[in-house]
Amino acid sequence: MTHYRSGCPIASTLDIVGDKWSLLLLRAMVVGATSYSDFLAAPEKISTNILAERLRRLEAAGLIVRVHPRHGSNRGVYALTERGAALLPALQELARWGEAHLPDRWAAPERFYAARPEDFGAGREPSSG
Amino acid sequence: MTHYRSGCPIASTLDIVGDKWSLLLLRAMVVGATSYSDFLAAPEKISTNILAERLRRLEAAGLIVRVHPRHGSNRGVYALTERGAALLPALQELARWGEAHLPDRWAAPERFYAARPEDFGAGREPSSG
DNA sequence: GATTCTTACTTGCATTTTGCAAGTAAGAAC
DNA sequence: GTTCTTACTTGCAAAATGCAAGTAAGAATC
Repeated sequence: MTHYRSGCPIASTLDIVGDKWSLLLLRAMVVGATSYSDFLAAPEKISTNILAERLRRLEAAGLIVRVHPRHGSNRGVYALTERGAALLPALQELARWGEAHLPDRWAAPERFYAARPEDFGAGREPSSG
Repeated sequence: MTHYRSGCPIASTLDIVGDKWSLLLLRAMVVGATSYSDFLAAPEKISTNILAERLRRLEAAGLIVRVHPRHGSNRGVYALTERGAALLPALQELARWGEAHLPDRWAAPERFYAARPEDFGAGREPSSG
């Protein structure tokens, strides 16, 4: 249960994902991260305690799901939910701003801007037919 | 001088405005806040030390400008720069997500979604002719 | 033109969040 | 069955945020 600072939808969204790391974890998932070690490999170097806690929070908030491929396996796999993938447009706008207004930033990969929320969403794989 | 966690444009943008308050201050300006006391009146109740420090940071980052209407006046006026106003699309996406995915949030005012970056920008008032 | 009010802060300290380094537990590889 | 990898937890240090009170200077009031 998150405590909201106000009813404002921006403030409330930030109360969920407005910490120092959550949006970067979602970004990583958009470009393919699925495991704990994938997140650790990101260039920003999140520490392990924060990562574990943040994954729990994002799962509790329904933005990601955790799947253990085989029962009892230590190798977990994380995926975006529809709700989590719906933050993609916000991520894209933040990226666009950074590229346009900050010096010497990397260009986000083409597939990042090309991605759509519908491309993700656990349990809702786009059918090919 | 901000220290960037990485070259990623999302991470870098968040290194500038990804704290608990900056985006809410920009939001307030989009809907008309111009003075220190306007910011304090926002429903999230920022404390005065944080507000003063954040306004300095946003000014240093070139997202807002501080104008003292008459020389030596204590009544300061803040305005979005072009750079600051360029974050509007990101704010709008965050708001959309909150309205769509969180329960019982306020609806942002029409003029918030209708606003365009070009409507703002200190020293660049849209000419009427 | 002195008192009071308002605006815009600063300061000091408590609390919360984040960061770092080390340790652990369990399955997978060899 | 020992070693490696993955996925964490724990303890403590540091940084960010929050709260309450104080301050300084212009603006309004008398």
